[in-house]
Amino acid sequence: MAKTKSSSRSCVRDRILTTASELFYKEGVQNVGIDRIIAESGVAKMSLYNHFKSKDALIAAWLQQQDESWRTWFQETVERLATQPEDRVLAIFDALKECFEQPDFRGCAFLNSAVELVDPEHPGYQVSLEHQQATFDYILSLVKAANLPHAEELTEQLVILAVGATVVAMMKRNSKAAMQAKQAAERLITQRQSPLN
Amino acid sequence: MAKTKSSSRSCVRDRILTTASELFYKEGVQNVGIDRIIAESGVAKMSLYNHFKSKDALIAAWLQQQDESWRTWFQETVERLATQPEDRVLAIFDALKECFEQPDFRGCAFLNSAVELVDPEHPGYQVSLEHQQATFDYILSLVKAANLPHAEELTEQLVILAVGATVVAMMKRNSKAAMQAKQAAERLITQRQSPLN
DNA sequence: GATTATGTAGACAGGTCTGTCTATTGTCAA
DNA sequence: TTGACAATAGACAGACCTGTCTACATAATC
Repeated sequence: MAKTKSSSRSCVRDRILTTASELFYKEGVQNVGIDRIIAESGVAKMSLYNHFKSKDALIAAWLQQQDESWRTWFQETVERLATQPEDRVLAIFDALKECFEQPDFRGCAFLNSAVELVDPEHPGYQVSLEHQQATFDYILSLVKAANLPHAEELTEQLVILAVGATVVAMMKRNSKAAMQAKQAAERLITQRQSPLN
Repeated sequence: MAKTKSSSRSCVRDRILTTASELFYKEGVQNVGIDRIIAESGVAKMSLYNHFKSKDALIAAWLQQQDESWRTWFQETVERLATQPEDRVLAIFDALKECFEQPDFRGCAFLNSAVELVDPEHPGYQVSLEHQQATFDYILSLVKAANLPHAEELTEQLVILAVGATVVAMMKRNSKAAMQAKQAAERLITQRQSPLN
């Protein structure tokens, strides 16, 4: 059956991606060489270059995969932490807190990679931009579901809070920023609902 | 006179730092080699290694210098943009906007370098942490001068907004985030002053 | 059994990087 | 003049990097 063939193919590919994912996130895309990925995934160099055109393509593929898995995790976590639409907007910061508390947390893979890659034309940078847009869209959908006024404007501010909290948490290596940002978001939201505005 | 000697010494050192500053900020510390700095500053390699123990030491020295010059610029700009203590807190976002609008803006040198260096023990990472602390202290002093309640708490939130705006502005290569963060900060401040809290 | 596809092992080219070394020049001061 | 010092120019070592190449092994398919 064709399944054996395709599963052995994807097995090697997955081993490469899994190893690359750990190393790239932990040490940064520029600080991890192809040889390290080869060695730690137990794969031949030609296998890697058969599955990925170049290291840049591998980086882009990793970020693409990361984008999918992170979005799934984030949405599931938000929906697990809060059931009511009006609570889910704030729950994004509780989800972030869970993320920040992971022992191997080292910031946002997309922001870090964009900083390292420098060039906005790099395919990996492009994936990072798409990820940021997708995150914006998801938060906007939460804001709209909660019937909050000035949805776009509020969402921009929530994204700034989320990004800022992520970077501060990474720099200081603690998760306090999540709740500080949540409190700020809470004030923004309750104020918007008050009759004064 | 000793002045000639010391000025010729510092001339070479300054040429190295000036060139390193441009290249490190524009292209990232990992993407700029010693040879590039040598060539573009018109200095011998041994002169560089006479003034700086290693590339890592040069990176740390650059960030140290950058810390001083940025703090001076930031404080002067805030104080130029607003004279009243109660206005200066929000003026930090107007200052950020000016910064974001520089044609060669590429984010925060300290955050970018910390991401690239990865290791929190790296002397350059340490300078970045000190810079973040110094920025916190300055904003806290503005908040206290404006007599705003819960000064520390508010300052943490303002820092998160400032960091988030900086990163978003860098990623999208536009300065809109500055005013979006300012608006959020404004709401946080006016809400705190209202009798409801 | 022959063919095709996939993976392995590792040598290799060609380039980059940091940091060291030597030989030489220029300049100031005693 | 002589000696001390700073800077220059550039070769060099040793390590690392990406990407290509060849030779071989394995396993499924026709």
